[in-house]
Amino acid sequence: MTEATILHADLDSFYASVEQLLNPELRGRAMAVGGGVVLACSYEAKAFGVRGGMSGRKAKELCPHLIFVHGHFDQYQRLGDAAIDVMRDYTPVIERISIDEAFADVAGCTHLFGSPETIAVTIRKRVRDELGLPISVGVARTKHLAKVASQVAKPDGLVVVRPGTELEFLHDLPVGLMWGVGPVTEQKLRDEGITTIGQLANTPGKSLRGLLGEAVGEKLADLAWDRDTRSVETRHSARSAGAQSALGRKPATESTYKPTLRHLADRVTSRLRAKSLVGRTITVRIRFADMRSITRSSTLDAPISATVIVAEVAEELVRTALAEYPREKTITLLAISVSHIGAQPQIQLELPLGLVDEKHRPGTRQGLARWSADRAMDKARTRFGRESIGYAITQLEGRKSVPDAFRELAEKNL
DNA sequence: TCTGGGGTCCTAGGACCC
DNA sequence: TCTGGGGTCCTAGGACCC
Repeated sequence: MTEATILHADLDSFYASVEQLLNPELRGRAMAVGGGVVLACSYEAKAFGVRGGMSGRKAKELCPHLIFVHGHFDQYQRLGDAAIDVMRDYTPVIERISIDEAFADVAGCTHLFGSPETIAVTIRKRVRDELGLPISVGVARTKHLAKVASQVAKPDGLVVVRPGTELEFLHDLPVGLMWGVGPVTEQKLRDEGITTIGQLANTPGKSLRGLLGEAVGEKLADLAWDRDTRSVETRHSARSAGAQSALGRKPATESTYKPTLRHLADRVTSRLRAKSLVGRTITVRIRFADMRSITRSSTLDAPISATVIVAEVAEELVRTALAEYPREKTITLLAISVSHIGAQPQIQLELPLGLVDEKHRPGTRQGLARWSADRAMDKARTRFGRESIGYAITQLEGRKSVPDAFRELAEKNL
């Protein structure tokens, strides 16, 4: 029997906990970070049904005395890093999945620090004592089970799933706790009378695949029987990079989308260049007033990272897509994503290669000028800050729906 | 006064090739 | 002449995660 050496650690209601740490008056109170939209909320607020992603108005309806605070985003980054660093004191085998969550495999270090359970207890105590934050930990033989265990442990708890007791632990739990079961899948399963993981496990694989599709059906059957073979991966390379902007309601015209797409292209490509990455596929997403959205994409012959090229391709995709929907007069969101990402070939550090058409071609004056302009701007921003310089057209008017600091938190994973 | 922003993976159909 | 099967890539949409 393999030992249970995988830990999943998850800071509880992270942003809200940090705010309560910084301001004692918020402790024990129903509070949320955000305003227009709830970015995070305290357990006291959750008791009223308030949830992350909910509109501020809806949250206030559910919980009239809810207190809204602006986020201390720099503190989230610092404290999230510090919590992960506590885990790193016990093992280098760490897979961070977000600002407040990570897997660790302690198989190689139990001779130094004691059993996985002992290590989990120590990590929880240290994060509480040194950082002042509650953190829940699950310990199990597989990643999926460790993750489920940490969810069961919340708030501020520890759950160890001992080898041999996995199915006993898993099968009474609701299917919604499984990784990969969201609202849609949960409803489909409920329609079949399946509400627990045990019921799911005892459903024939064939009917599961028929109901949920080949891959999802297969995956859930495996997870329900605790057949999770994934290991803790310390390295991660991005497959795509994107940026989006909610617009409120704006007319579906070029004067709306052109400046927005410039701005988004600038955000995405400067992040790519900062990591010496290039991408081949450019995808745009347009959301209409009724929340339906469409995507259009274009795959280039060669990978790129120049702002103007991404912007021009995106504009053409949006122009063409909107022409297909002449009755849509209003758009509410625009997004750009660059995928097919890879490392920038070394030679591109000297010359821009593989641009889309004649005028962008390496060695031509325009291609070179555009690439040089991007490089110069990236350098200036590194020295003087992001806001110091930009293509004039990318500087958008109007209030921001979400602080830039919040976007930057979400960006870390490239 | 409808619902933020950043990602991953899967599906299904069509084009194209062998 | 008609037919078959497999593989890869691209596109558009959708579910899910933090």
